[in-house]
Amino acid sequence: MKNVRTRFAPSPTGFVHIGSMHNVFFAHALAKANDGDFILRIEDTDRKRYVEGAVEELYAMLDEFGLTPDEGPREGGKYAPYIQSERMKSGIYKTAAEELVKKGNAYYCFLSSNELEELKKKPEYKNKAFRSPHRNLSKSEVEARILKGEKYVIRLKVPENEIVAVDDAILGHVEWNTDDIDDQVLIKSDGFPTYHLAVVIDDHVMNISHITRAYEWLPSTPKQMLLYKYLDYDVPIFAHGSLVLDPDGGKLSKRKGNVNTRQFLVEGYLVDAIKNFLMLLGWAAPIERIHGEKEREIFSHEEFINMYKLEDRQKTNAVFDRNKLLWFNQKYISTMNPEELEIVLENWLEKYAEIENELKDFVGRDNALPAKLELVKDRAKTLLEVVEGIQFFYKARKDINWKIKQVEKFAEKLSRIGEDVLEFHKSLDENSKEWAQEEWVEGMKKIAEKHGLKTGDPFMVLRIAIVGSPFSPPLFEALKILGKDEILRRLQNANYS
RNA sequence: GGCCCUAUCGUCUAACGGUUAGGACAGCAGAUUCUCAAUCUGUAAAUCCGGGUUCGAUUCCCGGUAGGGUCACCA
Repeated sequence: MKNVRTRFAPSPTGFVHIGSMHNVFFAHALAKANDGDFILRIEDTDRKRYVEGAVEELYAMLDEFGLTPDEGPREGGKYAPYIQSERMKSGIYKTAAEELVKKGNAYYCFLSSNELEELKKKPEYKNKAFRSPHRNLSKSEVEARILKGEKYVIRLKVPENEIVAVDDAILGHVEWNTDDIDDQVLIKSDGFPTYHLAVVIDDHVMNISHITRAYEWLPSTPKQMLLYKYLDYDVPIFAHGSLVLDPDGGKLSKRKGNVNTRQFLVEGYLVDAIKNFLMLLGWAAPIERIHGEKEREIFSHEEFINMYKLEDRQKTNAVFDRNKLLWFNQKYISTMNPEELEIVLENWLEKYAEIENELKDFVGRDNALPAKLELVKDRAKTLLEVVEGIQFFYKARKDINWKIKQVEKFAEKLSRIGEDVLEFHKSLDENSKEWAQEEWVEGMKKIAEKHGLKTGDPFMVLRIAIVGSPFSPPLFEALKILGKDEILRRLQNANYS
């Protein structure tokens, strides 16, 4: 079998859409599952859309997700350059287009964009494949116009009433009638090739074996099939993967929530969790299933690569369910041991976290972090929640709000309960690490009885005084870590009003 | 609107002609608990509709419907 070579060919628009990430992830897996190569090629033939730093961002995300290319603008390779605007300098696209003109499969079109617009408004152009009036200009007229310096594009000369087909590795056999296909522009008036021409030539030259892309590209496939035929290239294997849809319908888009891969990292999602979530969108692990038995859904990147086959891809588009992503994230956080989580967390603080610098420093410099992480790792859904869960260790809240429903039933007794709680903690051993939970619970229960409260009530007063919130990790463990001095300080400073 | 793709619980999916249509997320209920969670247990929930083919269709074929993609000198 031919070497498997897949590629990711994005245009440098500045950020990596999570939908692209979904696609790249599969493209990379296909190569790696077959001992092949994964190539990055930048499609920047539209100069208007180029964004500074876009390639760096692409690499940042690819590296973070373990999808580092084997060949690309950074790593080089035998088919360099890997940036289309640089490839263009050799004139390969223009030469190929002119060749097509010579063979009668393409033609010069001198329509200005205004003329084109006017033309397309006419009823006879409505719902019909575009055919330029210049399609059959005589050779001498073409030469004369070019000589006069008229601007032109080169268009594909789509034949009449022929069937073009692709045997897609995921979708199967799909065919079109050429009467429905536009005379696509191949070379723009600025001399740059369009995507359709460039992608066919580059994929051919770079020996790409599988064109894996999202399903939105399917309609452009017949134009490219025609090019393969006229350019006399072997057709690679096409595989159009399902799309990731927004819960509200339509493609995932910025308007309806975050789609920037980096932003997911900023929000505290783990790379492994995101990958696990993405791999299960449009693909299911081909594992043996026993009727009624729970199935495994947690897979490592490596397992995924080892199991991945194109034939297991789903044809149906999948909806991006943020809840399930959150579930994966929580699962990954809770499965790590505190030491592993510490490493992940510190990396996050350094590279992605957008939180107060002070808090970042506190957590980053804390060498007793694992014990604290142990308390919150089973309850946090994101790294951000991890930090939020432990931030009270570092800083007492000054503006505690006591007018909340958790304590309103005994609001008038608050300060007296607070005093008792303070006295009780004063009586405990100096070394908080020596405290015994039963003894501590007993003491707190006595305070409840004394004031005619429910057992949980004094705990709540203590919790709010210490944490500043009615929600906290397990209190007793937290207190042991915080230490007696700090506990007493916070209880003394609690302003019960 | 033209062309094309798709169709199993709300969502992600399993089933590759024969299952009480399975699992997971979300939901709901219960257990547990010093809070919020987490956890555990249970529960409800689907083969889009209509025709064929077949002893038998979620599965194959046709039609409808619905959803999606795409119709640039953008990729």
